[in-house]
Amino acid sequence: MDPQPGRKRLPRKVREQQMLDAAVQVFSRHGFHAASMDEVAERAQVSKPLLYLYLGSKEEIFSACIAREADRLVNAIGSAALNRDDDPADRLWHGLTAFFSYVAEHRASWVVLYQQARSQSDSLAAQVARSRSEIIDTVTELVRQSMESPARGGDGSNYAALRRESAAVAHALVGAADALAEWALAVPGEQPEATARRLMNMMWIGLERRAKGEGYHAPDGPAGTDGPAAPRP
Amino acid sequence: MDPQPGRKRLPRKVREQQMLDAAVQVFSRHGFHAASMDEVAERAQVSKPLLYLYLGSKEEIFSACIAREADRLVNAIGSAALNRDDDPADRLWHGLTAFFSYVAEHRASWVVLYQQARSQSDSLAAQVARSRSEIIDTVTELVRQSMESPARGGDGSNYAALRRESAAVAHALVGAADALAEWALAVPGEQPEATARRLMNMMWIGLERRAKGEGYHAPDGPAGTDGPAAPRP
Amino acid sequence: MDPQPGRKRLPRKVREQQMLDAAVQVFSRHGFHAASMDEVAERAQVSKPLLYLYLGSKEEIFSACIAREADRLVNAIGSAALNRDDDPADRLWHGLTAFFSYVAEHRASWVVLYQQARSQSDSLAAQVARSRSEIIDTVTELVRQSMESPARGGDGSNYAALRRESAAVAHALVGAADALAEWALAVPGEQPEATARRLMNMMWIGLERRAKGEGYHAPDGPAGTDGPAAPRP
Amino acid sequence: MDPQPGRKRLPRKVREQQMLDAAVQVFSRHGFHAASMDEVAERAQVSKPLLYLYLGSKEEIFSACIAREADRLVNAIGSAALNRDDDPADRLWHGLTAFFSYVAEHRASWVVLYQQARSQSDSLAAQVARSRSEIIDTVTELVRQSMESPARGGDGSNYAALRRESAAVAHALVGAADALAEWALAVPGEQPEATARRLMNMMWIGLERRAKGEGYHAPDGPAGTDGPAAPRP
DNA sequence: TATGAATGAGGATTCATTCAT
DNA sequence: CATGAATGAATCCTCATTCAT
Repeated sequence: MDPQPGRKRLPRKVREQQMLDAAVQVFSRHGFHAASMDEVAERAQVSKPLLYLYLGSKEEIFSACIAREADRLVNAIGSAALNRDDDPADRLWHGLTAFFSYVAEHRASWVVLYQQARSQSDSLAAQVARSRSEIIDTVTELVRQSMESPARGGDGSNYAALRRESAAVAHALVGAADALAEWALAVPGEQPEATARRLMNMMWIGLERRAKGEGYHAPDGPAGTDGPAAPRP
Repeated sequence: MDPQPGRKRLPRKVREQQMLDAAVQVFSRHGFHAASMDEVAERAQVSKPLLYLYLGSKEEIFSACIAREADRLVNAIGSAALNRDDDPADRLWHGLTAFFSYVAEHRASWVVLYQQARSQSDSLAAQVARSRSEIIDTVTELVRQSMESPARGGDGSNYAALRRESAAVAHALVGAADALAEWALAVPGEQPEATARRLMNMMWIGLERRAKGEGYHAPDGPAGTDGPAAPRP
Repeated sequence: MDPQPGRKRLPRKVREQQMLDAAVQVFSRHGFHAASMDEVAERAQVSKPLLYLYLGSKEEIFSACIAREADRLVNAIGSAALNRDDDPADRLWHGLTAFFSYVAEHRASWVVLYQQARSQSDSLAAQVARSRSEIIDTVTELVRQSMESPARGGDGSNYAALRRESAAVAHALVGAADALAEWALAVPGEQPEATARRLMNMMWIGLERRAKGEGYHAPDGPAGTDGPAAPRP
Repeated sequence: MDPQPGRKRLPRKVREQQMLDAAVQVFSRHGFHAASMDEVAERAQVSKPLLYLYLGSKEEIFSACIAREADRLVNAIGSAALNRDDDPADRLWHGLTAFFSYVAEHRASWVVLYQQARSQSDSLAAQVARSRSEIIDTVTELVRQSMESPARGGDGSNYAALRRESAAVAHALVGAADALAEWALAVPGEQPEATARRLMNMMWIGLERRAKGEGYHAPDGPAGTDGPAAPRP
């Protein structure tokens, strides 16, 4: 019934996913430039012409990988963080847990996004930066809500500074999460929830206290220059 | 006074530095694979054979770049953080300030170290990882000292957990610093000291509080699983 | 009938032989180092990438040439010399005839084996040396049989010397054949059989006489030092 | 008294010989193409510009090597073979002895002449061929004298055949000598005189008998076709 | 649909060779 | 006299990409 003893005829969509799966593996291992289309085709069990026919050029394939993986990551985090109750802290905690779980389960996907895509040509880096922005924007909003505590409310005079500060915090938080994700991959027995809790303990408390006006007091001058830190006792 | 526009004869050491300068620029812009030796040679105002004669293969040149830049970065941070007074907080603050200053002034150097070197072949990534380890180890030690506060002193039963926690914090801190450095480069008027203070405010306070036993309480269960966080009130 | 002058699609095996043919020509003309892959590709009417795809590196291609040509030469000689009657003289004569015929018809093949391959890097020289050994071993055996004539039979005391002598004779014989082959190529009208007969006349008779104990008597001392030559009359 | 601590100032002639010595070593080891001028300069303890100043291009240097070494070889053989008594056999014996001694003592020189020079570009091969001709011509003459024995004298009808036969014999003899020289280098304890005697025993006797009209009788037909061999008994 | 066959373009590397001191 | 500094030109090789079937 199968006249050709060769490979099965699969519907296009299935083949495309096979190819992208293979491409993510290869790109995560070697990076964009060092990856070879031969290896992608071989791992996808497909001939090279088919690869080009379905997905276009190497850069387009890489781009498609980025798009699919970034989507998956954003969805995983978003569905955990957005559709929950209102407490910013808990939303962040759910988001982080989702993130660390995702990285643990989809290592290659995250490597492509975090390590490979950011060091490539501008157009590719921009694409991954856009996905990253979605996440950072969400976090920024969470942080801002948390920093608008009553203790600071009267400080309307400095709204721009607040925006800047929350953006900085969000970037730092995401950067810390990335680094922790990488660290966690190398630590045996480290559970995603535990990693998330580490980060919460580390940063969220700081944010809460800082929302109350406390802050680090630099030795050479008052810390208040860039924000309303209380003077050293 | 310079009758011939032809290249001047320069001593070897000078030319080598020119070449490395050019290589850092090119590698930072394109990454290892996409960088072409032609561009490096052109930017160094030198012929390709001289490049190979003095510095060896492309990989060796990249490696030499990493070594030189990592040295500079480690020195910049180390001399600021290590030879100071004893307060861990202040040492960290000085280190961070030095780091953000360095990144602001040596953008390409940092890009090579942070973005390019980590996504290359194992041998190169390992080299940059070693330099990075030096920094992380120092930070880990600072963090550990800070977490060994009297309030926690009796907890000798959990020394391994303390080590792991301080490592996690150090990784997170360095990751946050990297992300903040990148963010700061895009924010006009952001001074290195201000960025450093942001990070100190964000994390150090959290550490101090955590040292006293406080912690984030996850909604699904007690946070104490991975550390002695106080139960929610 | 061939509307497009573009290259035809040929099966891999055919192309590989085309390539080897071209490579033998080019290597025989210029030697390994001076030969350029561009010329090989052009002569094979093939692009360079195909060359590398099918046959590997320059050294591998050279090696494949050696292997193929050595095989052909050894077969040509072997099938003539080995499967015949028992008389060593006649077997040698058939082998020589086959050899000179082969050289006359496959000039390039022999040049590669005899002139080019022996002056290259060790690994390549070793390869051709192995093929050459096969031939020399066969000849050595023929010579040894011929030298073990009854007239010498009692001389069992000097078996090692006999082995050495027959090896020397075989080397000399093959060297003489090589030189004669080159000479014959430049002499118009010289037939392979004639060349073979010249060599037989020259050496075989000498061997037969020597087997009977005769030998050249050096003016400065007895020739018997390295063999049982009869004293001068 | 030697103001410069650097190398001594040597007269030009001495330096040139140093350079040629080095070049012969390097060329003999790697062949013309694979040899690098850097290695020659280094081994000669001279800077590259001096090399070019004194001896010209790489090809000129190789040519100078060939010329000098061929001269030495021809002289060594010629002075042994030519200025002696009249017996052709003894003159040949002295020539062979000189040749094998030369090869044993000047290995590199002979390798350049025999293996390297013959496989290079036409102009170089031609140069070495000229030197070789000198030797072969001498040998041809010796052989011809020996073949003109009285037993054959009446055969004036075939003078051209005699010339051709003696040339063939000379080529074979020199080829055999080359091959034996190489073989002898690999045999421990083989003395030049012994090697020469082997070759004399092998070939000269054959020549003498052949001069008397004897010859090998090919199985497929009379051997006399190319020369006056006696019919088989 | 699917692929074996084929290639244009470009990259790293090395060499013989020559200035300028 | 002697050399460190410097390069034009070529070579091997690989890769993304496309025909022709």
